[in-house]
Amino acid sequence: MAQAQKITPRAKDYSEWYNDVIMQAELADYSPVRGCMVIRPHGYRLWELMQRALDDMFKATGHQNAYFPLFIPMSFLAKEAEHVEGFAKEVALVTHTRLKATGKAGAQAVMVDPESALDEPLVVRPTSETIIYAMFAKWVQSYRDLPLLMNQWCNIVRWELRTRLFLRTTEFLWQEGHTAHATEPEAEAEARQMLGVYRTFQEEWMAMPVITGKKTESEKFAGALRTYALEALMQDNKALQAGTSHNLGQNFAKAFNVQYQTAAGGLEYVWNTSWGVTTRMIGGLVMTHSDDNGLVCPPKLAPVQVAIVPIWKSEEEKGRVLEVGEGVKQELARAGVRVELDARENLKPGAKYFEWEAKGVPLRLEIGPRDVAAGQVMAARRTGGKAPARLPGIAGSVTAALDQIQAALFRSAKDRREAHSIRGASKPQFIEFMKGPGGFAYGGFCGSGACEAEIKQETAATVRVLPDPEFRSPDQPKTCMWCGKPSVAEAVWAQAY
RNA sequence: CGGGGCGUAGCGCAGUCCGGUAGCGCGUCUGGUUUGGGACCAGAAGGUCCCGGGUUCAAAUCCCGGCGCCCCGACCA
Repeated sequence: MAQAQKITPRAKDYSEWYNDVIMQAELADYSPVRGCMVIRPHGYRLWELMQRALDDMFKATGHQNAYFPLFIPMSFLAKEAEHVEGFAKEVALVTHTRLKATGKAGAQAVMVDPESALDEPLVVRPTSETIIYAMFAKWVQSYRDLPLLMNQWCNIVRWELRTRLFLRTTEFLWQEGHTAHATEPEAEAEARQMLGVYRTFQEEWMAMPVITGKKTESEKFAGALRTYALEALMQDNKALQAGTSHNLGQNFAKAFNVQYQTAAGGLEYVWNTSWGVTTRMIGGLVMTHSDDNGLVCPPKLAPVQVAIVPIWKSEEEKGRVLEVGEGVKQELARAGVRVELDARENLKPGAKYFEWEAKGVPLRLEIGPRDVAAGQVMAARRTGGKAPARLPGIAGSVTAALDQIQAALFRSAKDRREAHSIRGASKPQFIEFMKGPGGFAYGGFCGSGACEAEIKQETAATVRVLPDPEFRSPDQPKTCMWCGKPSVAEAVWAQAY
């Protein structure tokens, strides 16, 4: 019996399962370059759909796209003290501009031309605050130029010691928003607004429940005044930071001299924000919904939403079945559904089912001679369940099913998260929870970095966020879950990616 | 950067201990028969056994030295 590669079950080895799901869904592949992956067409289509939804939301909130250089003069990075310290350990540098032929064979055929050394090395952007604010300084003159609301879609390089497909790679794709405002409250409102945009996207498109909130001092972005983040709980009960939004204050404005003339004629530094989400979200999507049969993709982002699998025995049946299949395909396409008719002749229907399941297709329509005779198709949901659907009005029942699947995925992910969240635990209970099943632990926090470090040391858990009001427990803790001193804020703790 | 595992056909692996013509399954190609949950028969193609040295009549196998990948930890989106 022909058997495609099996996916390692989650219960056996979660990491292997994650890799298997990605490889068999053909989202990505390992590349010859250490720490770098190739995003394959199916994975890139998913990213494109994510981009489109997010970009529409950025535009709707007044942002414009632009593109800034990949290379940043090393001295730029040095201009903001905290920032450079945060990235110093993981930047790639361009130091030379030429190779030269040696006349030797093989790997020795070329060498770096020592004559081509740059006077000042260029940093391959690990993030673009410095180069963007250097430009903002040029563009901002008066309060009439503000706010300046920009975004860029690009790649980023951070030299990571240990990499994982989508979750942490040396090069990755992201979007970075950068804005300049006249006042601190405006910048704060922007940072909060974009956090909300991300939340909407992740909940409504990715069907991934998130907790929003503020990062502690130790977890905030290097160079920011405040960092806000979204945290999701994966199926192994580890937290994934799914996006960040920073109020940068005037730190970069001062470093790059981004000033404006006020209506009253004074000169002030602008207030900046930056915010970003990355291809890491694809890893989050995989680990939120997928199962031991492969990828489960929320319909709104599924590269293929419906796969039609025709079934026939004779040539005559094949003709009838394909004709109906083609008709259904056209009707669904007209209704805006991303649909594939799988008419391959070298695979039996069962093999096609497995393939589309591994690729995360939410809905499969099976059309055989019996269905054609009955004027129906069999609709099988990726999340389970198979039922006939009448051919007349098929587009309506398909889109309704996709909507139901989308909603059900969010609901079950949220239920799972809540089932793995604890509130009001004592210190021993907290330790037991983190060493055992793990998940989100809500508890009082004294605000001290020492407490945070001790907890990390003993349990590997960190403060993911100090949650926003809508995510806080009904009964706010009075004391620090760890040291017993008065609590300054409720915190959500978890082991994290 | 430490610990563990691994590197043999496109993919998954056996062979390595104990040196002796490089194999199996899947996939691929050709032809035929098939098709309601991973089809079958017949034929065929496909290999620097990770790389470099060494030992030997002879190395995938033994010795020395590299490189790479995956997993776990430390550091980070």
